[in-house]
Amino acid sequence: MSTRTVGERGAIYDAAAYPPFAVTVDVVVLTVVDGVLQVLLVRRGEEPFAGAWAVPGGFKRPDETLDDAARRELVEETGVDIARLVQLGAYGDPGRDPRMDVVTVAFVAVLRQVGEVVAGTDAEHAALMAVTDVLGGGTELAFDHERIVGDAVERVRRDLEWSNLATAFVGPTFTLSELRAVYEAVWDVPLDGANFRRSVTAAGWVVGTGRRAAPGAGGGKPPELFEAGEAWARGAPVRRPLRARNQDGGGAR
Amino acid sequence: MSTRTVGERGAIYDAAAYPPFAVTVDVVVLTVVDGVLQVLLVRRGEEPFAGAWAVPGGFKRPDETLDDAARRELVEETGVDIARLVQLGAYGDPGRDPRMDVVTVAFVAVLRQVGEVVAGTDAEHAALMAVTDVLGGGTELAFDHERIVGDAVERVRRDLEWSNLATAFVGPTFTLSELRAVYEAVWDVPLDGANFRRSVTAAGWVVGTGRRAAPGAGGGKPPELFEAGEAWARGAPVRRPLRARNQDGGGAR
DNA sequence: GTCCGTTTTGGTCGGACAGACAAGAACTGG
DNA sequence: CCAGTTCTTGTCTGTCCGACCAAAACGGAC
Repeated sequence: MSTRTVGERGAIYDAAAYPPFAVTVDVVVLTVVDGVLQVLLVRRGEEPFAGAWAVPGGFKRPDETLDDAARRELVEETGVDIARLVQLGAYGDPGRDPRMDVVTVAFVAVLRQVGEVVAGTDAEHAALMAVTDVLGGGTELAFDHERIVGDAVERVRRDLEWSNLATAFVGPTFTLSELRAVYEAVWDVPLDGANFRRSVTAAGWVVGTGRRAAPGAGGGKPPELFEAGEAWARGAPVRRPLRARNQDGGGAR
Repeated sequence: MSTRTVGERGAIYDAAAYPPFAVTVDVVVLTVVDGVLQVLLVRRGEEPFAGAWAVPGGFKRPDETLDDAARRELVEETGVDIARLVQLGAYGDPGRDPRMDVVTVAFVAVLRQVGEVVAGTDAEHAALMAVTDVLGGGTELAFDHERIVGDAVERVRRDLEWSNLATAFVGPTFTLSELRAVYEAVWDVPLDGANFRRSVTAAGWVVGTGRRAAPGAGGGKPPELFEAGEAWARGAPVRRPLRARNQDGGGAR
């Protein structure tokens, strides 16, 4: 396969024969602070949309993958390189950038406690904002970034139900209250603590370490520390059988 | 961390300052024939990968959206423009095209009965192949198209559980056996007919028209014809409550 | 026409799970 | 020591899933 000739032929491959695009990556950084889902935004200093808030991002380089480009932008903006990073999709409507033809590939990064990191960079140019404000129209975003943020939130809400993505919002070890707060913040619903414990421990999503965390300010029984376990998959509305007919056992993923 | 000045970023907007990419769209056309999930492939006539099978696709134009580009390519290749079309994601690994820097945006199109359409075009250059053969390594695909097809199949398997995507595999009206055959083909599992009926009708996924279809070759009771209803959403493993806490009722989507 | 095989369609039943609630356990602060 | 808070376990009820059975409605063979 690697012995394909590279060189002539291909008039259609001529530089002038296909329309050139700029390719950028945008990273929607999400985190939960104080029970509120927040998104990291930066303030633009250049036209177009100078002064407007936008999702951090930048140009892809030819010698890096899309994932690497997103991770590089994430490091440049927040200084952290450990994050759950999933591709959201591509956005390429004509005119989305008034200057040139650009296709952007959006990513979602789930972080725990971006707070200090943002403070470490230029605080004037980066800020966390509640997604309800952003999506409610309270803050005008550059380009089609409001749509991108909306898609990102919807994606996270859905993935929360299917994967162990919630553990990315918290640290390597966490209490069940912390984890439950993530679900409640992202979905904006109250969950019963007792039932939550059963659901999340029975299936092996989290496993308890022996240790216990210190109680909160108001006292209370010191909670056990958990860590992430293996991911599972369940289904609806026509529920997919856990075990496939032939080989692979389908459920795992 | 290095300087993140505004001027550096502004200079990138110079026409010569950002790396130009070719942007293409590739469409993974899936259908079910005779209880087997199949993918539409075309044979390449040009280098690179001349003679190899590939997913149909082409260059995006600056004045069209990504969705429009995918639909245009679909029409050019198969002649049909009614299809469930969802974006799969972007693929931009360096070197995936040996000649130039190209980022492709992959789509999944779910069609019913591509057979005649393919025959209508150049049959020598388009063919339906079972996905098990393609993913099993039985057929070598150009570029990273095997990975793309694999991701597309995985996506369809998952979406089948969440949406009414299955109705896109069949016609506007269909029997429950036909619909059940789609699930069984995509998931490769047997499903109980009686339970399937209850699941799919109770939630309003499909609604029965009064009419009945003709029985099959081997006789049997003539089945009722159904049509697609509204989509629902259900969840696991920490099941998302059907009704959200505040306004929107959350379940629909 | 009658019997038989096939497919659809409805019924039933047991186990599993979600959700609501109660109560005990373990800690802090006064 | 007591009150307040939080974690943790226990129990119960309604609902749903999955497996199975049985009747209904057809075509074909005899």
